[in-house]
Amino acid sequence: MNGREFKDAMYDGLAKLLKALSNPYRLEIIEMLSQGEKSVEGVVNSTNLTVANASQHLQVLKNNYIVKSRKEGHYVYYSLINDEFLSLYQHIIKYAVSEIAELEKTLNQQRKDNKSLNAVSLDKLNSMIHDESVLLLDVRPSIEYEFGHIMGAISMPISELMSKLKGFSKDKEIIAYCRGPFCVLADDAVRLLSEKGYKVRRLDEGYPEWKVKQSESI
Amino acid sequence: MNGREFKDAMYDGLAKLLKALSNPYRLEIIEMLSQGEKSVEGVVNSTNLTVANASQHLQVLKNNYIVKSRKEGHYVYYSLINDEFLSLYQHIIKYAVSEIAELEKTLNQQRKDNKSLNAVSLDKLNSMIHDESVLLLDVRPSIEYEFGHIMGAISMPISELMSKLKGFSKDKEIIAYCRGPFCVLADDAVRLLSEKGYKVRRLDEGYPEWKVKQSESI
DNA sequence: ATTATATTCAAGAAAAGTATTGAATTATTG
DNA sequence: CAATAATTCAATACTTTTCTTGAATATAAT
Repeated sequence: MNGREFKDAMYDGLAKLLKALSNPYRLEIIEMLSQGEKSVEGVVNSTNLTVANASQHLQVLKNNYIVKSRKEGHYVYYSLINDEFLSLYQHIIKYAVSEIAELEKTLNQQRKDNKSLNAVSLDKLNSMIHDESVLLLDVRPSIEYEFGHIMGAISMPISELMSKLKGFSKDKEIIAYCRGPFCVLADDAVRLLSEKGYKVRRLDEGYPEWKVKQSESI
Repeated sequence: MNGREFKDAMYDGLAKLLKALSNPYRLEIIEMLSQGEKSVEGVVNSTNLTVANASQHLQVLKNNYIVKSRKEGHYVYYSLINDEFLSLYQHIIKYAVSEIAELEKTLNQQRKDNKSLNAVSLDKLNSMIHDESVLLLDVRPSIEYEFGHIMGAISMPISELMSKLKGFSKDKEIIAYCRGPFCVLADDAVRLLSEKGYKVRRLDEGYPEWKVKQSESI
């Protein structure tokens, strides 16, 4: 293999990886799987995809070493291949949100619409978490909370939010988080709670970002 | 805009960025531009692309905020948009080379073929650079050296290598570098020099990686 | 002004990616 | 062992990306 062939092989391989990432549905699947493993059915339930189509997308991700799978009974459970990939994915998101003007604008509009513009960063959360008067709510489905959650967080799926929160004082500062910067569950929580008069903000990031940060600080 | 629309808008935008990156020629162009600005002609000269085709690829990169351009006389000079992108690009390369088995294998084979398997890492270089007996060679074209180079490096374009090196002692340890992990100029240098009996290794990375590392350590 | 040069534009053909449909496969359950 | 359920496979139509070709544009030099 000469120099030109070597370069071509490397760039072709690299482009293949990026092609696997360059589809909106596959990106959404990646975000889903960053919350923990999911069956094909599980992926279908939280997207607009048909079963066959979701399966195809998952195979593209698998063939490009982005996800792995294990079989149990009828089900095939997919999960992200490793934390190195998760870290890369988050780098991409972070770059896109801060450098692509259009995305930055869309994100800001969403936050404004939900009165969640005053989002708290992970770094800031760390310095607040020791404060007893801060209540950290994980508003994802409880299955995702069980796979892993930010230390000290209480599981409070958005569906149970209004009924479960009756007991809490309005003096407490509430911080809600979910899957990441694109996840709207925390926005919904902020909107619902602020309408009821609670002091509430969302976390800018989500559980996966916290997890990567934890593992990097060890 | 409801939650579903917001998510779709964000993932569509993200996929658009990744689509712009998911072409081998555009990746090669990005590597070229990470050495400093280049005209369309300059890009064409170091790839297999036609002028019109290179221009099209450059426009895709520009429309996706990956490169920027300035006009001077007949020429339009393109360069990477900022160091945040360069850092992201390098993260992608690093991930691909260490986690995609096929790419890792191809890279190793290339290094083996050129007797450059014992590559030196940037970290290691830093601790060696104070050693007077180490000679650091920048084997890129001199125009790229002039745009920027690793501190302490000597410009030694591969074309002038054999004639210029006559004066150097074979006791000195030589380290050659070029554009990055996929760049074959350093491999060529290692092969040529080791055949002549010099003690020579290549740097695993290249100038852009050094540059990003410098700016991060400030 | 005319000519030359670098780049971009526009249109069409070829190649690759995507969604849909229904059948096939694999493992579990009765 | 037949029936059921989750997933995958295969074929097709549709869309998008890519390369090629030749013309158009813009700037500099004569």
